This record gives sequence, structure tokens and C-alpha cells, in this order.
Amino acid sequence: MRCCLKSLVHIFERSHFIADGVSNGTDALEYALTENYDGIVLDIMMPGMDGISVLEEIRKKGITTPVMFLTAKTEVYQRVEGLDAGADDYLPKPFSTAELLARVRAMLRRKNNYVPDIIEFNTLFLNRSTYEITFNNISQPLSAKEFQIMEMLIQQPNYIIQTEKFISHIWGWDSDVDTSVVWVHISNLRKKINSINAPVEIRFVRNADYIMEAVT
Amino acid sequence: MRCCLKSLVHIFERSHFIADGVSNGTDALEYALTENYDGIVLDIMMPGMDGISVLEEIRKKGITTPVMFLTAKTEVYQRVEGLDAGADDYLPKPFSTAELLARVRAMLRRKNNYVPDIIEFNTLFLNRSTYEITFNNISQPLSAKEFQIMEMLIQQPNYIIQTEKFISHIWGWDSDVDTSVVWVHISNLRKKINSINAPVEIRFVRNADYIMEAVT
DNA sequence: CTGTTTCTTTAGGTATACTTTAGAATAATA
DNA sequence: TATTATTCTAAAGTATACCTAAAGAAACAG
Repeated sequence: MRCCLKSLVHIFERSHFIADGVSNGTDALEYALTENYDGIVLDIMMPGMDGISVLEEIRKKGITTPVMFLTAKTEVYQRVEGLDAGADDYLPKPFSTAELLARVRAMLRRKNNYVPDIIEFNTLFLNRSTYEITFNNISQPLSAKEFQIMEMLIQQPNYIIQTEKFISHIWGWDSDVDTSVVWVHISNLRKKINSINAPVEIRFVRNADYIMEAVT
Repeated sequence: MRCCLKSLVHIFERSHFIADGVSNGTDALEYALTENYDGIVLDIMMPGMDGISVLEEIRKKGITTPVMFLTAKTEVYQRVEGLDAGADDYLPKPFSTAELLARVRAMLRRKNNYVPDIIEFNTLFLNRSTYEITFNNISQPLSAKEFQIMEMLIQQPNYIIQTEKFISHIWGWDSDVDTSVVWVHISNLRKKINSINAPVEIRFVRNADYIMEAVT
């Protein structure tokens, strides 16, 4: 098929996807960063910013939305470059509508495979699909903010995370929430961790901020 | 019955199927290639592309969705031609609504043997042909919407299903029903689950939506 | 030891989001 | 057509989350 943007969007819409189309790399990045999508299809050759750079920026921000590359360049090194950058699939042009749709669907299936991702630290589990912490089969639901703080801490146990990092990551770099808001949430989070007797603690390190550690 | 497209779709919807209708062969092929369907009913005589050619194209792509032919032509050679092309059943017009539905159901059962008629979760049974839930020999009939919601939940117990997923799957991707409609149906569904004391619950997880879980 | 800083916790108002109810509109059945 | 069931709409009810403000406690400086 010819790869006109409009017809691509149309194909997806006809197949019951909800699709947005943008025609240059910078816009693509901006849209992708909203994290509003189940999947992203990127052309490698785009004006403004090439697809691989867009993908690299996306992954740098920690966004794991599955990405498929479309390209006329079938050279192997390009393919490897795309996959290295964190792409989930790679579709060389020309391709059929059906193949495109089938591969996108397969990609979404692989990614959204209903397997809840659970992170563990010292026998405390964080369930990313139900926003719960679990220890010893006892669970405690977390609120959205508590969850996001917990997620940041448990992904980097034994490493310091500054209050400012929490704010810029959770509330956005341009937000004006007070640091005390983070303190309040951490207080509530500690209460919930204690309520299930989980052997971890959020310790505060003066002049350095918060760290998640194991309790022996 | 007369075989008007709209009334066909209507018949299926009345019987709790989710159905799309298209009125020509090329559209039919395009829809079929999305692999979004559990089964396909094809008229042999269609504008654009005849049913047999559509089926051949579908099978060429390796898609195994079961296909049933409808046709006024009862000639034997046509029938053989259809089955040769990879059809799973063949229904000569005129036919009764009941016969159509029964044959489609049988076809789906044969093909999708992984889709049992009765689904069970934690001793609660969902009967797909009577649209009832049963626990301890006590049954409670469900309405179409309640059934479809229940079906989605029980097929993926312990996994989150977003309100948006319910809407796009049950009402269609382009529907504009409000999320509160789902909430109302879930409320009614919970009442019915409670009325038979079934040991399952539809739990709501804030910011993540609904999940079916066992109650101990 | 006292005052200051810095974090911790608590409490309350407000906003948000789900639940439920009741009734109107629609569709199915007889 | 009349009757019944289903679905959707609207709105009141309830719970929870979030932020603000302020009091309490620990660490530190002088």
C-alpha cells in the first residue's frame, strides 16, 4: 500500500482503533509523551525528527508504550537500530493493510497481555494493575499519588530520591505543589506499609531525601 | 426470513452477539481481515465481490475465523464449492431465525472449542446460552448488557478491565454512551450476584476500574 | 539549653469519582 | 395494541483523595 498518513489513520479507524495522525517527528514525540496511547506506529523517515530519535526520547522518559516502525528502508542495520532503540516491531514497506493490522494487534496483545506486572522488594509486592501493595497475602490499596511515589521508590530501592524528583515526575516539571504535599503522601504511605507489617521502610536521609530500604 | 442486512444484525444483537454488518464483498473482506470476529456470516451473492472469493482471500491470509455461507442457491455444486473454499457451514435460504442462530452457535462451539458454553469462576457459573448465572443450583437470568459485562469479567478474573474497554467492546468503538451507563449495569449485576450469594465480587479499583474476584 | 530548621503527622475543606436510585425512553413480547 | 422488560438518563448519595494549614517532634546551631 501507499503510505499516506490519512489513509493509515483511516485503516485503523475502520478496524475500530482510535487513531491520531501527525506528519512530523516533533509532533509525534509530543503526542507520544502524553502516554495516552496503547500503541504507536512510527515512520522512520519523517520531517523534523526521525522515528528512531523520537523513540529514543520516548523511552528516555520511561514510557513503555509499544512502538512499531514503518519504513521503506529494509536494510538490516536499520532494523537492528530500531529494535535497539526499544521498538517492539518493525514493518518494511510495502505492506498490506491486513499485515499492518495483524502486526499491530499482535504487538498490543503481547504488551497488554493481561499479566499484571508486579514489582517486588524484600517480599513486599507492588501490583501495578490494582495499585496494591501486598505482604504475606495481605493487601492494602494505594491511592494514585501513593502508588506513584511507591513505584518510584521500589524501582530504585536503596537509592536516594529527592523530593523534587517526586514532584517533577508525578506532578510535572512545571507544577507548583509544595514539598509538604510529598511529605503528607509519604506519611500516609508509611502508615499503609506498616499496616501490613511489610519489612521495608521509607527512610529519610537529611539533605538527601528519601530512600526505600529493607528492614531486618 | 427475508435476509435484509439490518435485520440480520438485529437478530444477532438480540441474541447477545456483537455484530457488524456490511453490504458488499470488499468491505466484508476488509472487516474479516481485522481478525476481530469470532465468526463470519457471508452471503454468496454480494455486490463487489462474491462470498466465495471473499472466503478464499480470508483463508489465503491464514485467517481461520469460522465462516458460514448464506445463499438462495441451494444447488449442490455451489455448496461443495463453498465448503472447499474453507467454509464451516452452509445455510440455504429461506431459513428461520432460530435455525440461523443455532447453526452459528454450533459453528462457534465446534471451532472455538476453547470457548465453552458454561464458564465458571469460583463455583459461580455463567451459562452462555441461557444468559444465566448459577450458584448452588440457584440461577438468576441476566439481561443482554449485564451478560456481556459479566462475560468480559469472568473471562479474565483477577484482572482489571477499564470502563472504556467495556464500552468499546460492548457498545462499539464509536459509541458515545456515558461511562455512567456501565456503572449502572454493574450496579445491577452486583445485585444479581448478591441475590444468589455467589462467592465472587466485582470490585472497583480507583483509577484502574473493575475486576472480578473471589470472595472468601 | 534555647531557638531554629526541617521533617512528620493530623485534621478539615473541597473536589473528584463511583454507587445507587428512580423514572423516562426504548425495545421486546404477547 | 397493551404489557413487560431493558436500557439509559439524571440526580442524589457516599466515599475517597488531595491539598492546605498548622501543631508536634527530631536534629542541629549557637
